[in-house]
Amino acid sequence: MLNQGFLEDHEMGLFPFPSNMISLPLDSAQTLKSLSPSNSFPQHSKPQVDCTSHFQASQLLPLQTSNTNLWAWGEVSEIISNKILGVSRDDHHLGVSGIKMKKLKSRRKVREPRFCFKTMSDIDVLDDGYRWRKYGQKVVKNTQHPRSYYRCTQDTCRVKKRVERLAEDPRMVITTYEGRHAHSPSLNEEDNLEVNPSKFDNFFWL
DNA sequence: CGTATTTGACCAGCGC
DNA sequence: GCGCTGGTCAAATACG
Repeated sequence: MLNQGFLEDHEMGLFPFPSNMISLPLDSAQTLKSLSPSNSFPQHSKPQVDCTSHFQASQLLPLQTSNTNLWAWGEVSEIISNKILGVSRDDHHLGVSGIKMKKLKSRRKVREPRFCFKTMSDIDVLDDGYRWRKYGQKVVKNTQHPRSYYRCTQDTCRVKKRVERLAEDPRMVITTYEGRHAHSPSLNEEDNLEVNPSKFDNFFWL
C-alpha cells in the first residue's frame, strides 16, 4: 500500500497521511534543504499535518503555502518503513556497535528523532544542504539494492541518515534522517548564503 | 598528501 | 545457544 504513510508523534500518537506528499521529483531536490529535520521542525511546536498539500515539480516549498507545519518529527521512519517497506518496527532499533557500544552499555538508549521521506530520483544522495560522510553500506534482506549509511561531517553533530531504494519500486529513494542538526547547513562555495542570500529565502532556517 | 569512499569484519539484538 | 540480520568500525583503496 504505497499511498498511505503514517506519522507518529509522542503527543499526538499515530495518524495517517498520504505518503505521496513526500514524493519529490528529481528537479526539485533542492527543496530537500528545507526538509531536513532541524530546519523544518520548530522544536516547541506541536506537529500538524496538512493533508491537502502536495509537492509539485516546480514548487520550491510547499510549506510556505500552508500555515501549518507539514512535517512532524518523531518515529516517522519506522512507521513508514513498516507500512511501505514492510520492515518490522523491531528492525529499527538504534544500533551502536563495537567499542562504543561497550562504553555506552550502561547508559540508557536514547532514541533520536527520525524523519523519513521517499523521493523519485535516479540519484541516491540528494542535496539537503548538509555535508555527509559515508560510513557503511549494507545489502538488506529482500532487497536487491544496498542501503547506505551516512554521518554528518560536523564533529559535534551526531545526525545520521540512511539511503535506500524501495524494493517494490527502485525508482523511489527512501531517505531516513536520525537526530537533529545542532548547526547550520554546510554550504559549498556557490551556495554560500552571503553570496546568494535570496536563494534561501523560502527555507525554514531556525 | 589529505580526504572521502569502499568493503569485509565485527558486534548486539532478536527470534527460534 | 545458535543463526540471522542490521548497524558500525576501520583498514585499504580511490580520488582530487
